[in-house]
Amino acid sequence: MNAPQLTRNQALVFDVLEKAEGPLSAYTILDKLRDQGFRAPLQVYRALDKLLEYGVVHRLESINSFVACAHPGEDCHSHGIVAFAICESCGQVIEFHDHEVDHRLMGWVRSQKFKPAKTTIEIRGTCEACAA
Amino acid sequence: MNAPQLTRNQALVFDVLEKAEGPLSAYTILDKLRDQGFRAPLQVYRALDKLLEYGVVHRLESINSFVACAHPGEDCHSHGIVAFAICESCGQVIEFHDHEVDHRLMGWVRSQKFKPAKTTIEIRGTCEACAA
DNA sequence: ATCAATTGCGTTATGCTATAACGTGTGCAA
DNA sequence: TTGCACACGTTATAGCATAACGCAATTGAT
Repeated sequence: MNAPQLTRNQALVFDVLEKAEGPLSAYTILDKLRDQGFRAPLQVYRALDKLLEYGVVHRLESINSFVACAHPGEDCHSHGIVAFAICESCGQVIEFHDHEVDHRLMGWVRSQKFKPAKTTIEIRGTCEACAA
Repeated sequence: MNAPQLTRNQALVFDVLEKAEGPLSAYTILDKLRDQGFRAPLQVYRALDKLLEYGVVHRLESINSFVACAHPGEDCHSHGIVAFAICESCGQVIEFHDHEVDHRLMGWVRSQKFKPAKTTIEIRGTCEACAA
């Protein structure tokens, strides 16, 4: 799925995420868009749903937050599984694709006759800058 | 970390999780323990914190739920990274350990000078029984 | 023995995350 | 023009998690 023209709300939400240093919660996004007329969580969640569908935004399950995809222009859905390293100190996120990891995990699920729909890999810890 | 003698609340929560067919949310656990005197979410969350620390319970980040470790007696923390396949239809969870996946992921984070603390791998999809 | 520190527990209140359900307007195709 | 799909706005509610207070029991050092 490639991203079609974004609607106003979708563009606003995406813009906030792109300009952010790290992942943001839906409610943080809402607060940043109050001046643009946003009033309710659903306005954010609906936009996020679409952006996730288009593959231009990722959801970080372990911290209930959202981040713009690190590969602008490409469709992240085509990269296979995405892994994230999330710094618990500064919030920075590093994105990562590894076909060998995909292969092992998908081999395993196939052996279990399990049909995968959506896979999450999130590594929380401390980034180089914060390790000092 | 091995599990010391559990307190009454911890034992009650663990018991509910062990007897459950699949993962449970904290509030579902609370409801199941009302007859035993549980009244507030914190009673559950505090017990869960300890059970997670002892490695006898896992938290499934992507569905905000908790499940008893599939390897009774062992300390799951010693197995390295744990991956879960979660059936979105019936809720069943399959637990999985793979050193090759560990190795790839840990190799990558090291190359980024990232210091991992806690890693989550969760595959949501459909199990064999539900695929029919 | 006594004191301090730790740990678990109970309670009330609150905050954060996410969705249900309703109605409106717009564009487009049959 | 009618019907459908989609985005949007609003109110309300559901679901997940923790803050902050105080009490009781345990432990271990002095």
